[in-house]
Amino acid sequence: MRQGPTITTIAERAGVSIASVSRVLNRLPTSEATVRAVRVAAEELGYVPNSVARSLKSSRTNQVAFAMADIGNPTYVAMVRAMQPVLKDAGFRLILHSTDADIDDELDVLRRLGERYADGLIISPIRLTERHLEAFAEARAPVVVIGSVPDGTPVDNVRADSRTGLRLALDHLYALGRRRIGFVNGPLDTVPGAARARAYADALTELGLPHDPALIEIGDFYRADGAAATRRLLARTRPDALMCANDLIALGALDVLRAEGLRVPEDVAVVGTDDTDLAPVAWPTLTSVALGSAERGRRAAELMLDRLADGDAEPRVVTVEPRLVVRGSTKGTS
Amino acid sequence: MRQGPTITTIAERAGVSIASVSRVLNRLPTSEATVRAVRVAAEELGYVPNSVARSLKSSRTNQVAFAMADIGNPTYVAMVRAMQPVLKDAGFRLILHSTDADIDDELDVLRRLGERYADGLIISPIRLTERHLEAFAEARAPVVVIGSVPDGTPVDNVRADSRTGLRLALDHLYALGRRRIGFVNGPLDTVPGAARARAYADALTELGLPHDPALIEIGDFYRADGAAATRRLLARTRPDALMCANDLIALGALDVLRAEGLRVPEDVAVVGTDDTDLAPVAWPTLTSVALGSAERGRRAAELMLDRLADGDAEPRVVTVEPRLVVRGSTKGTS
DNA sequence: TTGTAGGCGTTATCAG
DNA sequence: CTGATAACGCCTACAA
Repeated sequence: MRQGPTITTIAERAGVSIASVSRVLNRLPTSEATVRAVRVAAEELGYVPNSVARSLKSSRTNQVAFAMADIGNPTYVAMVRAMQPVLKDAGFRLILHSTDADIDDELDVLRRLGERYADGLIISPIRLTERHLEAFAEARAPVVVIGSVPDGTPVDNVRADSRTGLRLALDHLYALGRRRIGFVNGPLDTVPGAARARAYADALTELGLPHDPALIEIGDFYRADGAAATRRLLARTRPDALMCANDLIALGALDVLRAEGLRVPEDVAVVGTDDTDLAPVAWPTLTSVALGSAERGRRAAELMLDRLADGDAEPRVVTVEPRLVVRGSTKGTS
Repeated sequence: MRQGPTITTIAERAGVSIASVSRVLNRLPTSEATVRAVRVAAEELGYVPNSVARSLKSSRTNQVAFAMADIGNPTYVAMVRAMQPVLKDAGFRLILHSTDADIDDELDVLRRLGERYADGLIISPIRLTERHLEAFAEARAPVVVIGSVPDGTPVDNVRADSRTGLRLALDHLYALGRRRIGFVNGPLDTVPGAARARAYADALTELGLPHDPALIEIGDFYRADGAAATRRLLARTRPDALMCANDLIALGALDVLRAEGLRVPEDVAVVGTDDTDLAPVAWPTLTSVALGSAERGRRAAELMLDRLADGDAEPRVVTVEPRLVVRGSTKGTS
């Protein structure tokens, strides 16, 4: 933990100027003798270049930041896990921000991008306000947003397609003969909550099913909230299927259905969303709409690398295809 | 995304020197008039301090790095989730390294600490080699290791107590009348694998149970490996309980037991280790030895903060208490 | 090929 | 209280 040597230290030891040291270290044309002297000195001293000083010159930090609501949420974990290798291979470190879905926190992260501690920011806001859009426009470094932003927003954008996703799920339930398909959603003022509410309504319409408000219940995106919401829903009506806005909600629904003595999937089929690691572990295993968390993370990282390579390209929008993963909670036992 | 203003820009605009600007920005005693002029100018220009330049001067980055084998592993996720708020409250950002348990990768991270991109490193190596110990000794910044290191190693250390943990589990199984307690472990050359093997053997001795090699099987730390190992074990003997070295292995064991038509816990009780998010979701819900992943993460972050505040203090060792969380896989249905 | 010197944006130490 | 000015460690013209 002693103080590290600098190019000056090496220069003295090798009996050359700091310019020569820098040249050797950067593989610029230099005489054999100098190269050897510098290499030896650097080796002996255990020299490690100071990336901060280098960043000050180059205005590059080789770090990319990712801001998410909660590092404990499996969806974000899947994203991080997918970004990591992409960024690493390109020589970037990943910095994490957990914002607890606090809007001021998120805006703060965007503002601090100006501090230049990172070359770019990938952000997945759970709510999207006017202030977010302003902050995107004023950001001092490239921003990639995971979650739909309005067209024309000057950022690269990776989108999930909940519309198609929910359609896949409802088609599946319909094909199984289910007609009273309930929906346990998260808050409507969130990006996913709003998107999924629209998607559910559209799917009902397309299937020619009636819109029954009694079949819709809203809670937060966690297991306990999902359980409470399901309880409220069951208290007033009897669905033969439950679509849930994420897997945690679905787990809560499974808890309540089991407690009520209802069989899954015989009495009530259940579908989750996000296809997290929890889905194949649950009992019964959980059918879930995979919105491609991992792929969204990967694509976001790729967009960021492209943007860092060419800052002036047109903003791009990438949409990731959803997929329905059928398991025991809708079909037989597993 | 335009070029940002610097203190020089502000100084010109406010008609003062850069020194005065710096003083105002750092709240050092300054005259009212100067303060106002600088504040106004900074505001108008949308000034944001450059943290890289500040770091160069102060040799502080306000970043702490965490190196783990796999960001997808729930144990590490729990650690990250617990470190995050501690570090954040102290004004530090968290940087992530996923090393895929590659030793060269880990050593590289340690070496690159010399680049000073982070003020300190928290690392949780899955294997611990001689080279690791050397690298710890030579590290250019504080290192906190999660996982036992030999006494005398010059780093702060957070340990789990697998010995007590396995003892709790085996006591529980013994109390339930189980006498043929199998053990599905991970590789013996890993830190947790070795510790848990010793702990299992010790617990058997203390309970006065015979050591039957047929009851021990080794695979890797993932679900499929746990399943395969369990299959091998069942092919040669019939345990009435299975202790598993982590929750993923335990899930694999549950898969196999179910496939073989064995009832859990009636025929075979199952205990996992780490008490991850997966344990309460599994079916039956999984009894698991909580080795305090979250608390280990939290304590590691705290040790790091202490160390950064006082670099010369004696290296500290913190041991986190294990806890047995009893669920359906050992006791009734749940 | 090599060395000198200036600058990246801040902080901090001096005189004034 | 304020303004020059010298670092921090590195890169890079420009000169020699």
